[in-house]
Amino acid sequence: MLKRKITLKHIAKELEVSISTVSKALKNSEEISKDTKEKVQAFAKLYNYRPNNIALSLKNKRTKNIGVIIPDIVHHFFTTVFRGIEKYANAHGYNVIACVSDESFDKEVINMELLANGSIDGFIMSLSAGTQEKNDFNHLKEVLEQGIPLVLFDRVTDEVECDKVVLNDAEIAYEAVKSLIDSGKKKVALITTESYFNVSTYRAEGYKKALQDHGLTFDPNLVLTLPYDDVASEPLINEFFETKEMDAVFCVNEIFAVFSMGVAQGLGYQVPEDIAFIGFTNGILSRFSKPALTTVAQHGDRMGEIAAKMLIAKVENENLEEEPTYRTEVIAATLIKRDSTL
Amino acid sequence: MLKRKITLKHIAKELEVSISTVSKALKNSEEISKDTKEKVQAFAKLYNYRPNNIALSLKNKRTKNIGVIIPDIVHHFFTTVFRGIEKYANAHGYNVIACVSDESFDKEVINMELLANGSIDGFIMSLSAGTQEKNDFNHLKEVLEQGIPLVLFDRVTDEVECDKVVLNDAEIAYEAVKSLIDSGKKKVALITTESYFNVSTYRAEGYKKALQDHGLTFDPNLVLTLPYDDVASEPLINEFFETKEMDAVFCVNEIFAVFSMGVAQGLGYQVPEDIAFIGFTNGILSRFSKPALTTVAQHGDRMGEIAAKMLIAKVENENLEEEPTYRTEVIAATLIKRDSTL
DNA sequence: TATCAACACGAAAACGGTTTCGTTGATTTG
DNA sequence: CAAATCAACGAAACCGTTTTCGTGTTGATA
Repeated sequence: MLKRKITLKHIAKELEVSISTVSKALKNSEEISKDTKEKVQAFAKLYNYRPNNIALSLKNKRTKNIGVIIPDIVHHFFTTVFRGIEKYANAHGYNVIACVSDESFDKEVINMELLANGSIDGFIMSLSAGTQEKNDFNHLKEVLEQGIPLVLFDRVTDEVECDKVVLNDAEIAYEAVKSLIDSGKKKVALITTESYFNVSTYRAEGYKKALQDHGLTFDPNLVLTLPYDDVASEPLINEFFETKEMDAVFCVNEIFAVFSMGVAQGLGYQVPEDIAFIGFTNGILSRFSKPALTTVAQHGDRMGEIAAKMLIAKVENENLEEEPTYRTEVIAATLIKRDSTL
Repeated sequence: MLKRKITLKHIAKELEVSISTVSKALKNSEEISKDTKEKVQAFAKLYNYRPNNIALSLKNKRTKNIGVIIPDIVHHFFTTVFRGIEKYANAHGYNVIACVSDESFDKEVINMELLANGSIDGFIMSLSAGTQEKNDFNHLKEVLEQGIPLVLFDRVTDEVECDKVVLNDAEIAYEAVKSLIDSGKKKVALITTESYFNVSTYRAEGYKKALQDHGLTFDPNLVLTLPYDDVASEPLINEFFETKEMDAVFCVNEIFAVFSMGVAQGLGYQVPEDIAFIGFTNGILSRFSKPALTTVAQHGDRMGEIAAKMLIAKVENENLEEEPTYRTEVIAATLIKRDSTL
């Protein structure tokens, strides 16, 4: 009962014409007589003929697939970026092959090498923690040397020359901290992650600069550094709030923010009156926390769309082999004011 | 400076042997002399030769890709399932092409048809809201008729015969509501979504049965039906809590639970003493809400892994064209007890 | 009537592999 | 010494398309 996929060959045999004639007839070529074209097209429609994508890919040396490698998929920001990529890609006839590096250098390398052997026309990726820690980007460089376009987003590196999409991390952090200071806060703390995440570094820079520009001195004691996105570090956070004095906290992600807000509340602090909080990433956690969290919207959808747009532009211009020029697009984040700040 | 990918043809020309010889030499065929094999293998390693995936796919009629179509990607449950699929698939040499149907019937159909033309070896999917509402499954049936394996998960339908992975929705809902009753609650409300989501229907059934089995009568007034995952329905929820009397609420997702918990708290109710809450989906929202939400863990990772396992098994046994037999695997959910219940 | 377009179609190469089936030249066998 | 065997390799088909380049038939032209 299996209706196996029909091919040009089947149509040709059935209609007693050649494969070339069928192919041309389906493309409405002028070469073919009206009669034959109608016959072939009718037959093709009847049997629901669709050309085989793999054969087309081989012939055209274009797969219409783009590879996306992200560190984590159960993560609000990355999923929004992914959604943006998928949306734009799909609208332009591309499919998305998704790989999760799981923050591991090795997985990132393996996935890239696998996909680089013809499966995709280009890559969009965000560096894994392992890769940033190791500072080894040879897999990226090799891919580029083979002429495969690559777009990095969010977690990027200066070590490789390619298109990039990043957030204005330092600026938005500056703005966020400034808004805390403007509201009267004097002792603004920072909760951040290990420094090999360059985005955290940029956010910390914005934080420091905002303090200095507004007559406050940077106090290393008011900086708490935690393992990435991990809340097993509860005791550290507890200790931080018990031993330090502060009236505002800027966090590099929403989990840190919401969790530490809870800790502070547990210690009897009023939010935002005693301590105000600002997070990063505008996910459901921020929207539904008590109080609702003031946070930085990263506009992942837009980031994804732009990354996809840049990549597809490169892919489709690959034939005109001019020396490629690379751009870095900066997405402007937005501070979403809610109830965890004054 | 472009190091274009090297092919068998290049190696053959360079070494002045035939393409067949190169191919065999790389596979360590006994047919080829030791000398030639060493020469070829050394050359291939030097130039980092990797066979072209597309060519292999065309030849083998196997792409080693599996297509995953989910309604939404910015969604905790679906991302965990996706992670499970990706993990298992990757470990078994498969890549995952991800498509988001965006809850739309049309997009689901388009994506399926696109991928069904040779791009993938099989599908894993969860039905979009549109498809469930329309009750049209011809795209699934056609794919099956073409001999492409399909595994449905979570949002499934009886209308199509294929492998399925589902949660024991009714049972776990029964258990959840029972636990509320056991703790002394007498008026348990239900907050659910439009009924064309069969999972919501099953959960509602478990809810009703638990009430009846424990001497409580089902009161339709204590059921609030909301649009899917949408919290624009805030006034409805407010009205619900203002006008009805209850001492516990069972919700079909975590957003409804956390949001309505906030509404109840705003009205002066103590959680869980005055009103207890149980949600569905064990996402970050549940973990970080105040109080932390008692909820149903759906074990998406496991669901994804099992779905991938079933699919790959079918794909790899496709050759032995016996009449396929279909299974429905039931994943046992777990009730995670936290602080929103007594 | 010989010439020449125009027309409608087919053969074959190409994309990059795998694999079956020769085809050599050298060695072993009777 | 002729015949059979064997080791080592190449030719060609195949997967499903697209596309270039013939080629045979017609009708018009000189």
